[in-house]
Amino acid sequence: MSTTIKDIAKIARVSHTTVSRALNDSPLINRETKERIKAIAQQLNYTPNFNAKSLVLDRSYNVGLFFSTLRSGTSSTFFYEAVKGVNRVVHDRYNLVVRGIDDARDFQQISRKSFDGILIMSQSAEDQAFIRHLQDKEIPFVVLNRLIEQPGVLNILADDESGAYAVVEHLIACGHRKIAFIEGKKGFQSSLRRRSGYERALQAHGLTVCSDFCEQGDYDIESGYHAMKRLLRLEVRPTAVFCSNDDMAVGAIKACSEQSVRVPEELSVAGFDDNHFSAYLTPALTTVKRPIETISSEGARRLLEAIESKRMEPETIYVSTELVIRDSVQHLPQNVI
Amino acid sequence: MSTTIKDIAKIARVSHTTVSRALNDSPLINRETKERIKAIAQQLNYTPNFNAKSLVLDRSYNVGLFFSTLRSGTSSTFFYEAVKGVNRVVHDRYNLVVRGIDDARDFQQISRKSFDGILIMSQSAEDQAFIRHLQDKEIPFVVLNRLIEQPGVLNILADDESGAYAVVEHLIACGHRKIAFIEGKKGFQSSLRRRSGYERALQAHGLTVCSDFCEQGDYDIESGYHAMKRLLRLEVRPTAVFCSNDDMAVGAIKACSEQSVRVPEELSVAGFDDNHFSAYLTPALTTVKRPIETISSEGARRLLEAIESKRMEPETIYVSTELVIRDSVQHLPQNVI
DNA sequence: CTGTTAGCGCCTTCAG
DNA sequence: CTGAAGGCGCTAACAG
Repeated sequence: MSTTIKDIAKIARVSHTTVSRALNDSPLINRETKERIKAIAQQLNYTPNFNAKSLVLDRSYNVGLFFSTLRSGTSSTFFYEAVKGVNRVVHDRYNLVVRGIDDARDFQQISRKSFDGILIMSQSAEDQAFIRHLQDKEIPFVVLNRLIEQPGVLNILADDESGAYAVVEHLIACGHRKIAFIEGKKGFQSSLRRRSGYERALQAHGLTVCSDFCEQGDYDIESGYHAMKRLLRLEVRPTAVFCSNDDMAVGAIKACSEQSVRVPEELSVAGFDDNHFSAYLTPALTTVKRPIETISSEGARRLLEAIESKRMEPETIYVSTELVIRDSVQHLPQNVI
Repeated sequence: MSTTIKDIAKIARVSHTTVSRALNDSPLINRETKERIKAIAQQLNYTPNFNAKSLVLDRSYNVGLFFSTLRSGTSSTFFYEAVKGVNRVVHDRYNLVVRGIDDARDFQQISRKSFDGILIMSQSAEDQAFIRHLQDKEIPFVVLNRLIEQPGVLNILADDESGAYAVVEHLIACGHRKIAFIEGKKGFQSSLRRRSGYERALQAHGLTVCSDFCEQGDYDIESGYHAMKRLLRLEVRPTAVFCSNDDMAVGAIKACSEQSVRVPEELSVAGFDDNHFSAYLTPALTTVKRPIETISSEGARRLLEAIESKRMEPETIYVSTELVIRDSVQHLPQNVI
């Protein structure tokens, strides 16, 4: 059996309450006895039983990081950055529990008792039921990555739309007029926002959105590959393609190279996210940097604040994206325009 | 206040003991009262307090997945696959808590009470202190990915060495004799094993290991890039390079393309891991498939088994790797040999 | 400053 | 089959 405060109490010849106070640095205790007790605890290799603490303090020391899904549509870079960002903040103070919302058989399990707070890395509106559950249970939470319409929630996300707008505008500035689009996963809000950035940019420059040029993808490499293959079969081909994430851009470029379509000489390709590897592709990918790690750690920071102060400041925070110009987009030669 | 078994007891006009039995499907209870109680619980939206359960049952419902580090040397693909693999098994039954060993300020915190079991995704011998701690505390654990010399531990890993041997042999079979090597992160055991596979393959075919051809990397893309740049400055260049992981191969290929060295025509490049994106690079990467997800889920499965049966079968299990031949390695033309 | 007492929510003897 | 009593390890009043 592991040692408890009572064991320590016996040896120190005090009550277990005193031990508790000593170990928790209570002000209601004599410095000397405190140090004496701490020494004994150390020597006995004492570890507090967090379950007991949890029970009485009504805190679980668990912080959840829930993704819409852990199966598909979540790129590994995205996932890794998110966990890293949260972990940096949460650290030793809490257990970081990672899970996919779609494999929680029963939300009932997750309660105020089991999580002190939760970060939702939300991708789609399907998470709504889960969010409602957290509200019902009054579990402190913050929603990352997806805009939540309802008021009263702390919401941190990248400005997907203006990021997309910026790349597409860049494409246009490079002389492109036939610009295709490969969309993200159906139902994911980021897909919609990026699409709308694409469309708005075209329209702002007097270009029309052509449905032939819009292909559905799902954020996976494969889907970018297949979407691009379809685009390459078109009678009139686009001169540039905006892919809704870097993974799909990788697939798209692959499809090009298989058909000996040179990127960027014959076809420009842009992505979104600025994955770690994107600078190292050939050609290096022009893309939009989306600071997932920043979003995550900022979300974590605020969540912990809320947990500790017991109140949450609802707010919607946009973290800005940034156009990263590299080599996969080229100026159209004059004569082609 | 959330509802407890006592609340249910009052309404059902039974003792809380009976409620407990009903909710836990104890055999010592009448079917009808059981169903009646369950209905009431349902209706009251009852959620068990896991902290209380934990306290009395001496189980935390936490399973840890600890990486040597969450900072560098852990590729995002590797990380994602590992978490996915474990999550698939652990699921709802336990909380999956993810952490880096190097940011556990104090191992004391992690005890039998706080974790029912732990998976160590171990990269380097520096984890040894942590492993010893788990043994001291008698926490069930399994070590993934790195060979543990001491007996008595359940150890699941890929056969890095024979995987490396296989690619290098493939390089040799393609006529290459000047084969360079980019090593993984210093101190990581996988680095050493892959190196030794490389060296053994050369020796087995009468080739000598040349230190000029061995560059240190650290598993990051950048390091592959810089290592390759150094190799390209050599008087006599290699005709093939084996990179200790796919990420570094990406960097290496980038360095080549920057210097207009064509891969694979002028230089063959092979990787290790078979990352998700490797098939979609141009050229598609020849590499070695290392089944991280399988290792992880198998590890998780066995860990849960051990937790539930309260005994661990120590064993060392090698999961085999597999050579994946794609386009980044080419036969040397006869006249060049 | 310290000790006594009570109780967090649950499970487990032990009697009936 | 059901209930009463006790306790898991810890913190929080409340007295002294």
